[in-house]
Amino acid sequence: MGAPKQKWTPEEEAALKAGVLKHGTGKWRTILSDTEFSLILKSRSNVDLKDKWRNISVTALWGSRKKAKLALKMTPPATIQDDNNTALSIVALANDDERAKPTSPGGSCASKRSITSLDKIILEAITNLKELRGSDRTSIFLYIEENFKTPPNMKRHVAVRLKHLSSNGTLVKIKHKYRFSSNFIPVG
Amino acid sequence: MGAPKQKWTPEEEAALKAGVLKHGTGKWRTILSDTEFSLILKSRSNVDLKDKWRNISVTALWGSRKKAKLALKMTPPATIQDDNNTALSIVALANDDERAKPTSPGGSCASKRSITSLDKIILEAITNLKELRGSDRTSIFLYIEENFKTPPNMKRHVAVRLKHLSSNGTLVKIKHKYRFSSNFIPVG
DNA sequence: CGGTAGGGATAGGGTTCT
DNA sequence: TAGAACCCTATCCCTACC
Repeated sequence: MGAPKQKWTPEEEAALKAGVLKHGTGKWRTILSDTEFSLILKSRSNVDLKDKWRNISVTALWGSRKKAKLALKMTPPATIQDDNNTALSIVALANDDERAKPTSPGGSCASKRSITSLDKIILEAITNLKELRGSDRTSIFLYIEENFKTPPNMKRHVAVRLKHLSSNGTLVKIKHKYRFSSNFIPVG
Repeated sequence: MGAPKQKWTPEEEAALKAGVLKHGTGKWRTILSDTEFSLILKSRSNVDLKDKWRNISVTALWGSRKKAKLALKMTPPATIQDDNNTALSIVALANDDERAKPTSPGGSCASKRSITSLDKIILEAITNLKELRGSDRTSIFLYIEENFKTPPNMKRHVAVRLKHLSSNGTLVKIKHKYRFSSNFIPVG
């Protein structure tokens, strides 16, 4: 009677990903209004976009929302305070794109939102690199470059964010005995 | 980084309620500045207060803003003209308070506001009782007594307001063939 | 400019369907 | 029975209007 569960097509999914790349996460209404995507996504609401993005994100990182919750519970007290899953997978998005590519490969909308996004990506990188003593700047950058479509001077951005994240206590910086570079470890 | 969603604690909610009781609705900045509440509400803005109060109010009456809107739409033309949600929940407010009670339990700010509140509650009662031909005074009063913490002589107040509401055309009074009591039906 | 009212968007928990 | 799609609503954001 209601809606028979409208499954997302690959085209729609690609449009959503491109939209997030262009406008950032959390700008669902904006993405929907963008003429570049509005046609493809015309049967979706802003809330649909949000929900789908959550599914994509969480799936990419943990396999499912349920597992994600469990994972979060298992993470001791001190953790990153901000929104848990959304942004980071901006990223995972480049992985599987040899199909629909709704134009504008490198979006240019990068204000504050993208910055906190980058923070999340960095956190993800460190997590996924799974190096017991944390990862250094170069490894982190290479991971990001490999998994995301990166804008021009991403390396510098990463450096800046790393400095910021360690000064505000989100990451701790560890100096090594036998190397010049420091490693970064999420607090908690 | 922005708090993902700062949920209201029972203490904060109690402070807000007490603040409204003391200063009235719409005096958000005043409430925030009152040293009696400023500490508890220090992480809230005047706008936050306004939003939370709206939420409390509407929830008490209709369950949610969405339902409130629907209910309003379904009520044909003639309706109550004044402020839609604000005041009334001064009432519902007594429901769950055996915890934090930030002093001044009985504020003395009652005049016109409380009166229109009661009118709304009456309307709600009739609506929720869902009796096809309207409800009589006794049913209405029992409904209110069951769903709100009622002051001493509420029964008389209800009677007075019913008379008023039917004389000003908000309700119509229907005399029944086989009963003495009349029923009241919202106009529209 | 500072404040409030109101519309509307988002975040996240919950629910239903497959 | 897990996971995708969808629902519910507290919270947050934006704009118009003093």
